[in-house]
Amino acid sequence: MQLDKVVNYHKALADPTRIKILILLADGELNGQVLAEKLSVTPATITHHAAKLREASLINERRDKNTIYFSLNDYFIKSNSTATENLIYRRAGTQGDGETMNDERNRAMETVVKNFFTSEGKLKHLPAQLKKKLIVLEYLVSRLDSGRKYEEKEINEFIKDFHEDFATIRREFIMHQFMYREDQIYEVNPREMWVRWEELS
Amino acid sequence: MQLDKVVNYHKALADPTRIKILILLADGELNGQVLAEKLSVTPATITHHAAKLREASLINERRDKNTIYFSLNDYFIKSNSTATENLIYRRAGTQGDGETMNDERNRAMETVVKNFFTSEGKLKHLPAQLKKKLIVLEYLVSRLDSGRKYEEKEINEFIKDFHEDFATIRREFIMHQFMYREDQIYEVNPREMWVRWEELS
DNA sequence: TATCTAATTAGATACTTGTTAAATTACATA
DNA sequence: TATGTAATTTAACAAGTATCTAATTAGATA
Repeated sequence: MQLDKVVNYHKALADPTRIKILILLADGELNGQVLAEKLSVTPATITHHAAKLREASLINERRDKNTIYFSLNDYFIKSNSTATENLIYRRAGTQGDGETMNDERNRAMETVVKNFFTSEGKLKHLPAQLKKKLIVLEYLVSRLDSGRKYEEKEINEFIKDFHEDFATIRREFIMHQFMYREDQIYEVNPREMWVRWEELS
Repeated sequence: MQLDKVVNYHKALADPTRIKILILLADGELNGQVLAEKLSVTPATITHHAAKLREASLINERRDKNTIYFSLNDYFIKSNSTATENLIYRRAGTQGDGETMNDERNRAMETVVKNFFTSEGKLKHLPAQLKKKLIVLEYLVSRLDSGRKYEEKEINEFIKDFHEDFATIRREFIMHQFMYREDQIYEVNPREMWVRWEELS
């Protein structure tokens, strides 16, 4: 049944060690022992996780003499969760494997920024169109440190540099998952949680 | 750290009861007792799962008197895993909440089919361009029963009705996750596992 | 064949998690 | 205030799973 496959797919990705394996494999194929060493676990543990990743069609295996090399199943990863895909691929080198996408992003970003920001870098107003609004929000939030925690006051000050209506924009940050709030403390969400305009319509 | 959030997101979706909750909520908001009744679990179980879904920002809650109504957090779902999103939304009524997307799909599908199939319904050749190839493959595989198991011979016969090179096309079915093979038995994958052309570039 | 290496299996342990029954809390209303 | 309803919390249990050690298998090579 269909439900099981979806659940199993998410189960496969619901473990930190397995995600780390995928991240490592994004740089190229590796064998079990090397993976074990890099992750500070035993080879038996790698075998265990490899089985789960294989069942979910997330990796391939290639045997050369005694050694089995694991690699990502690109086809599958690409067809699923952009979230995870981004986490995995973003770290892999700086060479442009996603050039076309990034070109499109950059062009759209430039255009929107040119139209909605003044030459002094102030935001004229939030675009009404959702796609453009998301671009503006992404542009703004990219200027925050992704590691640290902010107090609400700090976020307000940051936004006020661009526009006076900090309350609305702060709310949009949360609503579109650019930021995360807990006990009045704000934090930038990982990029793969951002609502991205490319995915709308 | 970023890794935890991704893992937690997948953990939230790695349970059949929680997926069923999301599927039910796709039809509209529901309160805890109704969910419990529909899923044959106790209210306590719903509370437990609701907490996990809330932590992953997958649902919202609204209180009206004593009753708490749960609903999908559309923003978040849309920004993540098309896989899960499709599973959840496909069942929700037949009213067109995703009309624009479907229109685009249908138009692209029609165009490609018109160009690559003869008037007798034979496939001229597999498109070289990936996007178009995926459309052709999707068109073909849609004509298979999604529930049943096929022997390799049956798949070959099915494909031969469209094109003589069944081996290549059968391999493409597997490679792009339209089908799944185990012990020479073939099965159509759930749609959310298909590599979909909309997601490329 | 004997030996070496990489991977897997089997069994054990500790931790996590899905579920329930029972008690408790939060609201609303008669 | 007393009663009723919906949700939550708590404690317990069963099932699942991540990890390890030790033993075993598969394959290559001297």
